[in-house]
Amino acid sequence: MSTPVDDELWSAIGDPTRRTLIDLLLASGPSTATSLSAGLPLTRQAVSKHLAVLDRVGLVHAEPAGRERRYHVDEAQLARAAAQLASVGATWDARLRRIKRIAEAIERSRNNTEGE
Amino acid sequence: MSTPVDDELWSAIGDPTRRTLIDLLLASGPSTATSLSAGLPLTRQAVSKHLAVLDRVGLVHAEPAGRERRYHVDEAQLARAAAQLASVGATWDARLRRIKRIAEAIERSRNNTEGE
DNA sequence: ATTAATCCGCAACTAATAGTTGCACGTAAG
DNA sequence: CTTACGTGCAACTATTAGTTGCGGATTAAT
Repeated sequence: MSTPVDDELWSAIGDPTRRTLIDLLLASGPSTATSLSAGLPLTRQAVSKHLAVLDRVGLVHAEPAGRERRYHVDEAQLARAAAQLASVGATWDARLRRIKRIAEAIERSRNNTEGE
Repeated sequence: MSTPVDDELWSAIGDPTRRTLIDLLLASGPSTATSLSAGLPLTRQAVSKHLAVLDRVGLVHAEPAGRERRYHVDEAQLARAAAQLASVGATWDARLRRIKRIAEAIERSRNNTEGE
């Protein structure tokens, strides 16, 4: 009955900071935790933890390059996440429409009864 | 540059428990914290706190009825939330498409240079 | 009307998680 | 070799989800 949603994925993208990180990675391409933290009111370690969360659900991947760890977005996974967002929104919309339809039906039957 | 999203609204619907509460309210119509908690592995107070959060961002409203407080979904606000979900998903999709387009352009120019 | 049963909000406590600082290790460059 | 940079790991703090335990208010029962 409830929308079929991957809760781990949701809580990953539910965090505003992590959405910002995804945005930054999409805008700037593969980046390190250090360079990402430079433009944010966060320490490198905080960014690193968020990237670890995103990595764990597969939204980003780390590529070791020398002494750096360069993170990049997994496009397929992000597309999947976007699809889930759309799906939840669509489910709610459908429910709202159904409720509205039922409410209108009740309204109609009430008017009929009044008319008798 | 970042997607224009109401962070409070997002963190409200980012929580799995709160999404479940919204689903239940949509399915069962206006309900009290007590009746909602009956079908969940949560105490009434926990449900009450979540409802307070949802109330604060305007996704639900409480209607005092005798000794009860009956909560119902604000349909307009939920529709707005659904739209934001869709919007973020669409933004990511657009970015992914743009990246893919650029990648292909680079690929093409590389092939051209090779051909010289 | 008095008593009992609900439904609720408020406050104190606990558990989990975001964020911080500090340190030690590996890699790159002088 | 030494200096500097990027990283991970561990300990600490702060905020938040969840619990329990009250006391107040409304409905129902005797």
